[in-house]
Amino acid sequence: MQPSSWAQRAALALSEAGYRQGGARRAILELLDEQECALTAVEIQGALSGRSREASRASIYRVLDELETAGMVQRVEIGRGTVRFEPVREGPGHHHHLVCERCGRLQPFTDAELERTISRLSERVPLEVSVHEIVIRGACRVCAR
Amino acid sequence: MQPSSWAQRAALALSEAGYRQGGARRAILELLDEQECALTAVEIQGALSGRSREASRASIYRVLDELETAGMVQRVEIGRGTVRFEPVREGPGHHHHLVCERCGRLQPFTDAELERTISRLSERVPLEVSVHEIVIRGACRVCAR
DNA sequence: CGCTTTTATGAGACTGAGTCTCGTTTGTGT
DNA sequence: ACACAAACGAGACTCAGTCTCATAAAAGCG
Repeated sequence: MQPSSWAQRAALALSEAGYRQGGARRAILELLDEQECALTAVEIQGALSGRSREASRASIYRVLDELETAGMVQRVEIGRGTVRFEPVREGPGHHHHLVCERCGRLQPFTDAELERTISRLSERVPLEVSVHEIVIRGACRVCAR
Repeated sequence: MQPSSWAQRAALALSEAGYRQGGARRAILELLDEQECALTAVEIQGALSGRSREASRASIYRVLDELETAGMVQRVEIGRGTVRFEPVREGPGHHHHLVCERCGRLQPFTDAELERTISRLSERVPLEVSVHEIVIRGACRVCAR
C-alpha cells in the first residue's frame, strides 16, 4: 500500500531512520499534516495544547529536527528571529513565500517561470543546491491600501 | 559634491532624517562601509571592540534600525535565528546569498536571469514588492567534497 | 567660547525562542 | 510479561534582541 498522506510518509521515513513511535511524535505529525503553510514551534505547541495530546517544547524541537534531517520538513525564515517549519510536499505542494513587512502576514505562492529560472541557476552556482526558498517582502494588498 | 561612499550617503540620509552625528554611529557606518557581505549585530560589536571606537549593543541595534528605515541597510535572514545586516548598494553591489548548510558559510552571488525573472514576477504577485532576497541553501564546494 | 537644550550613548535589567540535561515513562522485540 | 533502549517532559540554561534610564555629547545660540 502506498502511503497516501504526508503524515504517513513522514512516519515511515522516521521509522526507517530507526526512530520509534511515541505519542508526542504522532501528535506533531498529525498537526503538521493539516497545515497548508509554515508554523513556528510556539504555534505548534499552542495548537497541540488545545487538543488531546500535548507535547513539551523539547519534544517539538526534537521531532522537527528529525523531520528536517529526513527531508520531510523545511525551515522557513521569514524574519523577526523566529523560525517557521512546514511539511515538504512534492509537486503541487511546493511553494514560496510572500511576507508583508507591515502586518507580517505570510502568503504562499507558486510560479513556474521562477522554478525554471532557479533550476537553471542551480547549475551555474558554486553550491550543490539542496533546497531553495524564495522570500519576497513588500506591502500586501490590505496594507498597501 | 556628490557623496561618493556608502558611509557618506548613509550619514547624509540619517542627518536628513533629523538624527545627530555621534561617535558610535560614525564608527558603525565606517565599519559597515568596509563590508562586502552581511554581518550580525554581534559580529559588528566584536569588530568594533577591536578598534578605536566601541559601541554598545543598544547603539548598534538602534543605528541598524535607523539605517534600515532609511533604506540604507537591509536585513538578511539566513537562518539559525540570527539576523544579518548589510549595506544596500545600487547596481553593482546588489546580490543574493548562497548558504552552506554544513559549514554555515555565506557567499554572495548575482545572476542577471534571476533578476529579470524576479522583476517580471513582481508584477504577477499580490504584493507591492519593496525588496527581494533570495537565499539558496546547499552544500558548498568545500563541504560537498 | 561658555551655556542650554536636546539627542545619542551605554550599562544592565529583561524577554523569549531555542537548547540541554537528566530522571521518568513508554515502545518494542523476545 | 520482561527487559532495555528510546521517547518524553520539566525546568535550568543560553543568547540574540529589547527596553529603560541615567549620563555624555552634539548643535544651536548668545
